[in-house]
Amino acid sequence: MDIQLKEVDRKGASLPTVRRLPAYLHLVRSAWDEGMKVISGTVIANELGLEPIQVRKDLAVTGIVGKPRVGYNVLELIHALENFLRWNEKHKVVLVGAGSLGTALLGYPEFKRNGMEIVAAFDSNPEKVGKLINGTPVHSMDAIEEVFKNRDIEMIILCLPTEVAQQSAEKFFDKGIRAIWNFTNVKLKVPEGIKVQKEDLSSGYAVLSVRT
Amino acid sequence: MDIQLKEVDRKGASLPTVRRLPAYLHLVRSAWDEGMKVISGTVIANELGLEPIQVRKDLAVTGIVGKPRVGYNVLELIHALENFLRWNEKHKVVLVGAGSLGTALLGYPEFKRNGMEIVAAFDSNPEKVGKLINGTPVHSMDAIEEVFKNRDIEMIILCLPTEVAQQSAEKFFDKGIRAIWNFTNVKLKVPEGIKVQKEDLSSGYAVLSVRT
DNA sequence: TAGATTGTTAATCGATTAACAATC
DNA sequence: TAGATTGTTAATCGATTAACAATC
Repeated sequence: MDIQLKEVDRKGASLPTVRRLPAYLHLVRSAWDEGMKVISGTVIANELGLEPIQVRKDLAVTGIVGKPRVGYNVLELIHALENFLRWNEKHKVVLVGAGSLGTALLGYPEFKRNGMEIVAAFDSNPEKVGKLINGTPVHSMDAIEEVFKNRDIEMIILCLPTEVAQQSAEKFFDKGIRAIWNFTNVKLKVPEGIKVQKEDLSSGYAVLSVRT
Repeated sequence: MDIQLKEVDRKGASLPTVRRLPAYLHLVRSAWDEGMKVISGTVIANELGLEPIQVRKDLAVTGIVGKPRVGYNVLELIHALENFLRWNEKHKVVLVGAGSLGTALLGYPEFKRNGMEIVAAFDSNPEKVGKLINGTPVHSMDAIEEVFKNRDIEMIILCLPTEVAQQSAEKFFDKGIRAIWNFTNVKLKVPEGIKVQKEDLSSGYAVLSVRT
């Protein structure tokens, strides 16, 4: 297949746009599974409850080029989205804190589909150390050095109690990670060069509480 | 204590503002626990990595009135935030799908602190029915009528596999719920009067993938 | 008092939406 | 061909940031 792509400017895409891309990818993969070869921005918009113009603008950042009157080639669009998100490559990741939320993330199938490879989990609970959770080996925090050796682990997912979040995160600062996905309530202090994405589960609840 | 509040316009607050409020509340509660009686917007901004002017604008929606030179009364601010978010009242909620993510949410302590009372969970797995998960009783889907009887349950939290999400959600449409917190990948079709908040765990990962 | 902080009004910035020519 | 859809350029909308008087 001959994929026609424009140059891709990842920094140029707005944050709201980037956050919508996974939904497009999910939808377009389903369309492919259902045998669709082309899909228009209008159809995507209807399915996701968005405006067609917003869909076109969003998809444009990936470099995809559609055909007037027809829409986008589904397979091309999947590749364009995966490429833009870098989800066509494997990304090694480690999970810190295998409590109930951590365990849930270990078992979340969507991540693996999107290039995320959780190679290990760390937990302070000796009962969990040495076992597998959802197929991922659990290590003690003493094993950080060993686990990171000769592996390019890009990111840690932090699912710890508030009190130990900062001090535990610090143990990974000099291990070559470039990103922390922070599910704790703590605003982490990190060295330059490490990007933190904080998730706040309560914010969605806040929206429902105020807007219902 | 004499709380001075302006009128509160919940619809007038922007969505980004509403989403930041839980972080303020969390921080200000910690400040209270540490014995602080007043806190300035500048301090809050520093702690959360925001601009002071944004903090002041955000907090203003709750009706809180600060003192120039001093800041906000911590206890007043907690009450103002809780009141605005309606988190000073109990909200009965039901969880649908007690898989790993559902289980994690059942055990998430922040929700209870914020007025959420998960009165029951539903699951199709007979092994789970009749048991407690994190203190919450698990019912079969046949028990919906019985569980909702004479109880004002405002919201369902949906943590189901994609394939059964829509059909399962529909069983709750005529039970008086006003909101659905949707953790599935499905864009739900719901009747008017039910507000849906969709969470996409992959969107945070997308931001990290693109902006790192 | 001097100076830090609030809250309001105005300016800027950025994202969404509209308009429309190009095109298959 | 006629008409639906793309992609670009412009207009609008809304959120963030700046400026500053009021004030404790």
